[in-house]
Amino acid sequence: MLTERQLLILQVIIDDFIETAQPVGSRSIAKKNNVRYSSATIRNEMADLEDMGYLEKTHSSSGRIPSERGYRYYVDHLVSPRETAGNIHIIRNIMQDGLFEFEQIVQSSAEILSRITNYTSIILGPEVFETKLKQLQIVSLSENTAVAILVTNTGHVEHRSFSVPEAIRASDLEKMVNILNDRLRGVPIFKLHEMLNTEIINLMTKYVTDFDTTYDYLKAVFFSENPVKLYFGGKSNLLMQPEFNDIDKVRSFYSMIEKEDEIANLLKGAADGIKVSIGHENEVDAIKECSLITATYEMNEEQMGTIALLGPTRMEYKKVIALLDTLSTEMSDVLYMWYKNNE
Amino acid sequence: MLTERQLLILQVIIDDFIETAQPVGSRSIAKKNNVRYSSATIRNEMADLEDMGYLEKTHSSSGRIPSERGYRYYVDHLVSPRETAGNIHIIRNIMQDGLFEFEQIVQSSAEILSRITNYTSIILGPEVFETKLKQLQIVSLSENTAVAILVTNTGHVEHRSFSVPEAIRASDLEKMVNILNDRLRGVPIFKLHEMLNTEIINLMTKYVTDFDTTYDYLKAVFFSENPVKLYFGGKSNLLMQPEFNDIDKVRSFYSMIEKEDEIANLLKGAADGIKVSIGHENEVDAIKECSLITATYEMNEEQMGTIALLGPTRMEYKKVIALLDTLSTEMSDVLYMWYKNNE
DNA sequence: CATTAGCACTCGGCAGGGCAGAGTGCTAAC
DNA sequence: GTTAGCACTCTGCCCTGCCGAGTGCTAATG
Repeated sequence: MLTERQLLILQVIIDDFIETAQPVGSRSIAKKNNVRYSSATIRNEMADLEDMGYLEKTHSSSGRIPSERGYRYYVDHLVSPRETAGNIHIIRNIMQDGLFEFEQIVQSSAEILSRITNYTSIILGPEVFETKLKQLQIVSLSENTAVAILVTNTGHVEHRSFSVPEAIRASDLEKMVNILNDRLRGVPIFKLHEMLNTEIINLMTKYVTDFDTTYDYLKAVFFSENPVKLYFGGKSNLLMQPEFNDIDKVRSFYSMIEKEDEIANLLKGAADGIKVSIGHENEVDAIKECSLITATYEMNEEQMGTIALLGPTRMEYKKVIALLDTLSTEMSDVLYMWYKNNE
Repeated sequence: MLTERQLLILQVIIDDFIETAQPVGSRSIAKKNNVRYSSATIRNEMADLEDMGYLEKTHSSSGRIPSERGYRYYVDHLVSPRETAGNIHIIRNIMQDGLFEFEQIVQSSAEILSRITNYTSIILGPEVFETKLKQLQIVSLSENTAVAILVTNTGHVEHRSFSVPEAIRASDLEKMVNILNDRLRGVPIFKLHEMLNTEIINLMTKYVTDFDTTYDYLKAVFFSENPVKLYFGGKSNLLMQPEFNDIDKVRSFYSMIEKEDEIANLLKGAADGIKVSIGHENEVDAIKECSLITATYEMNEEQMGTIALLGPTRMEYKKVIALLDTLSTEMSDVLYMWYKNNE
C-alpha cells in the first residue's frame, strides 16, 4: 500500500512526464509548490516506488519515468473523470448539428476527437445489428444490370450493383422484392437471414418461377456480410509525439494501422464502459508502446459501436478519459432520441 | 545537345540511383558491361553533365545524383513506355472481377497499384458529371425523418437522411418526387440544377401546395454538391523509402496528405494523358521532394477522373508510367463497356 | 586528339576521448 | 524521520584523427 506522500510523488511524476516526455528528477519535483519535502527525501521515496515497480529509470543516473504498472495505478486510483466545460460544448455541437447524417456525424466526431486530443481516434460502427429493415428495392439500370438498395429504419442505406443473369426474369425479381418487402419490413437486420431461410422460402416458391436461381442471387446481393466501418481521425497525429522520433517505430506502426480488419477486431471485443489498455496490455504487437482507450456507445441499451483513442503510453489519461466518457454518452443519447423517433 | 555517350552515362546513373538511392561514382559505372570507357573518361563526362545541370553532387567529392532537370530529361527522352506482361494481367483481372461495384473497383485498383509499385496511389473520382439520373426516391423513416436516395445510370447511389419540417406535407413531397422522376429521368447530373430552375419550377407550382419551402428543402437534399471522392492506397508506403529517413520530412508530408481537399485540387486539374511532375515542378510544398504521376481515365471520351502515383523523385519512372498507362486505358475501356450497356 | 593511368585532394562517417550537466545513492548531521 | 552534502554515474556534445570513396587534374598513351 502506498503512503500519502508516495501517492503525491507518483502523481506529480506522471503528470510531469505526460507533459514533458522527459525523465523527472527529484529536484524538479521538490520545486513544485504543493510538495514540501527536500529533494533527498523525494529521492528516497522514488527509490521505493521503483522497487515496487511503479517507476523506472532510463539509465542508472537518470530521472524516473512511470512504468506501465505506474500508469495502471495512476489510471485506476488517481484519475477522477471530470470533463472540462469547453469540450462538452464542442461535442454537443457536433451531435446536434447534423443528426440526420449518421455517417458524417461519426466521421466528424472522429476528426474533432483527434483534433482536441492530438492523438489518433478510431470509431467502429455503428453496427447495423439492432436496426430494422425499412425497405428493399431494385432499380434496373439496363437490360442486364441493376442496383439493389436496402434502407434501414436508422436511415442507413446499403447498395450494390450487380449484373442480372439471363436466367432471371425481371418480373420475377420484382415479385420477389415485393414479397420480401411485405414480409420483412420492420425485421431486425440480423434476423433477416434466419427469416429468409425459414418462413419466406415457402411463400416464394409458390409465386416465383425458377425460384432457386433467383433466390440465390438475391440473397447474395442483399445479405452479403458487409464489413463494419472504421472511421479514423488524425492518423498522422501520433507522428508528432516525441516517442515516435524513431523512424522504425513509425514504420512498423503505420503498416499496422493500414490493416483495418485487425483494428476492427481489436475494437470489436470492447466491453461496456471505458477501458484503458496500457502498453503491453495490448495484444497487438505494433501498439505495445501505445495506450488504447475504448468507450462503447449504445442505442436503446444495445451496444452499437466503439470509440477509441490511440496514443503513446504517455497519454493525457485524465483529459482523454473524460472526453471519451462524455462523447460516448452523448452519442448514446443522440441515438436513443433517434430510436424513439423511428419506432 | 547530348552526345551518345553522355546519354548512356546519364541513363546508367539514373537507373542506378533509382535502384540504390546512393550517389553513383565513376568507377561503378565503368564496371557495367555495357559501358566501355574508363572511369576517368566517365568522370570527365560527368563533370560536363553536371555543368549542363543534369547531375548534382551531394558534396564536393561524392558521386553524382540526378538533378530534377536530369530526371526531366530522363522521363522525356529515355523512357519508352512498355508494360510488363505480368502487370497487365493483374490489372485485367481486377477490372473484370467486379465490374458492378464501381467504388470497390476503384478502391482495389488503388490498393493494388500501391502494392505493385510500393508508392502511394491516389485515385480521384469518378466524377458523377456525365452520368444520368436514373431515379429519385424518398423513403420515410418516421413521422419527421426520411432518407432521400438518388440513383444514377452508372449504378452510383447517393443518399442523405434528413428531418422533414412540420410545414411540409408528406403528400406534397411524394408528388414532387414523382414529378421530378418523370421529368428528370435520363438527364445528366450536371444539368439537374439548371433544369430544376427553369423548366420544372413552373410545373411544380401548379401541383404542390406550399411550394417554396418544399422545393428549397428538396433541392438542398438532392442536389447538394458532394465532394469528389479520393481513394488512397498504400499511404504508408512512402515511409519505407530511404529519403524519408528524416522524421521531420515524414511529419510535414503526412500532415499534408491528410488534407484531402488540397490533394483533390491537385489532381483535379490533370490534363489528358499521362503527366509527370518532378520535385519542385509540383506546386504544393509538402511534395516538392516527390514526383507525382497522373493519368486520366475517361468514359465515352469524357474525362471522368484521375489516377495518380506519388513517390520520391527517385521513382521508377519506367515501370510506373507503363503501369499507369495500362491502368488508365483499362479503366476507360471498362467504363465504356458499362456506358454502352446502360445507354 | 580522344582516352586513360596516376596521384593529390576533399569530404563524410565513424570511433575514441574529454568535458559539462543532470541526477542518483549514500552517509552523516540535524 | 528529514535533510545537506558529496562522490559517482551516465548522457549528450564537441573535437580529433583516421579510413574509404570519389573527384579533378595532369601527363602519358595509342
